[in-house]
Amino acid sequence: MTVSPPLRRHFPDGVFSSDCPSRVVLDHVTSKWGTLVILALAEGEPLRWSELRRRAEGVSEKMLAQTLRTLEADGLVSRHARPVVPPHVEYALTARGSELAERMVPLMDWIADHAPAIVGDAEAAAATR
Amino acid sequence: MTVSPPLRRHFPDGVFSSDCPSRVVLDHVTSKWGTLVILALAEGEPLRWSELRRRAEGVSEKMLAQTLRTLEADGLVSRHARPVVPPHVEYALTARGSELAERMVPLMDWIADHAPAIVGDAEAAAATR
DNA sequence: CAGGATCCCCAAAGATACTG
DNA sequence: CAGTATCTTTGGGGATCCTG
Repeated sequence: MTVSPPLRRHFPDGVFSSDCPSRVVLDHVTSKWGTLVILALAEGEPLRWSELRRRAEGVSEKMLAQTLRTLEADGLVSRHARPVVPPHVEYALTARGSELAERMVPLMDWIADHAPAIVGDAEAAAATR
Repeated sequence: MTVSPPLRRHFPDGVFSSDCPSRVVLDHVTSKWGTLVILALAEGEPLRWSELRRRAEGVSEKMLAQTLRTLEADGLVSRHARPVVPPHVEYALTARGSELAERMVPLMDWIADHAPAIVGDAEAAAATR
């Protein structure tokens, strides 16, 4: 297998520095539930709270709320509440969030494709130990 | 708001399912230090333990060791120890790891570009509250 | 229905010291 | 230099109850 051209993308050292803003954003975006929420919304359709809860299987109400608030504060997700009863709230990606999602989808795609092989290897390694 | 080309990538539901292998890999790869290690190695050059420690600013010895072991078990990072004294150990991406890194670099690039604006927004939102 | 407020806890992270 | 071993700490996250 040919390893495509040497990556050689040099990040400004800042990315690795502990007080760089990237660290904060990176943490939000790569948080366990943040990733799943963004990916769920990446399909295009706005989703309601309860739909998101089902989609990100295993998320608690607290963590979903927390995740959504963080992503909203970061301007990645928009919240649209319609003043009806019972309440109807929809979440969607903002333009900025969509840009991010575009770069996240190929990653997730690759992971979904290779995950079985990867965990297989990990288990084999564990058995040898 | 026009959402750039309809993303519309539908993941097999499995990705969102709590017992899908993807979840495990996703957690390893998006872990705080896992991301930084992969990105550091994505520049192409193999790196030594101490170089990685400096690169991923703030990482403890314990977490670096743990992260490297996990990534190695996943077949994403290779470890090459030369039997000299003092010890000389180099870490590099495997072919599989490089494929992954290729998909991670654009994401990190985007984050590095937009992080300042994003945390700016978040702070503004916090102030308004 | 869509959350907010609380209490609680344990796995995971950090710090420190030691060693092949 | 490149780790392991051990101890301590913390905050992420779960469970539960409540309300607009």
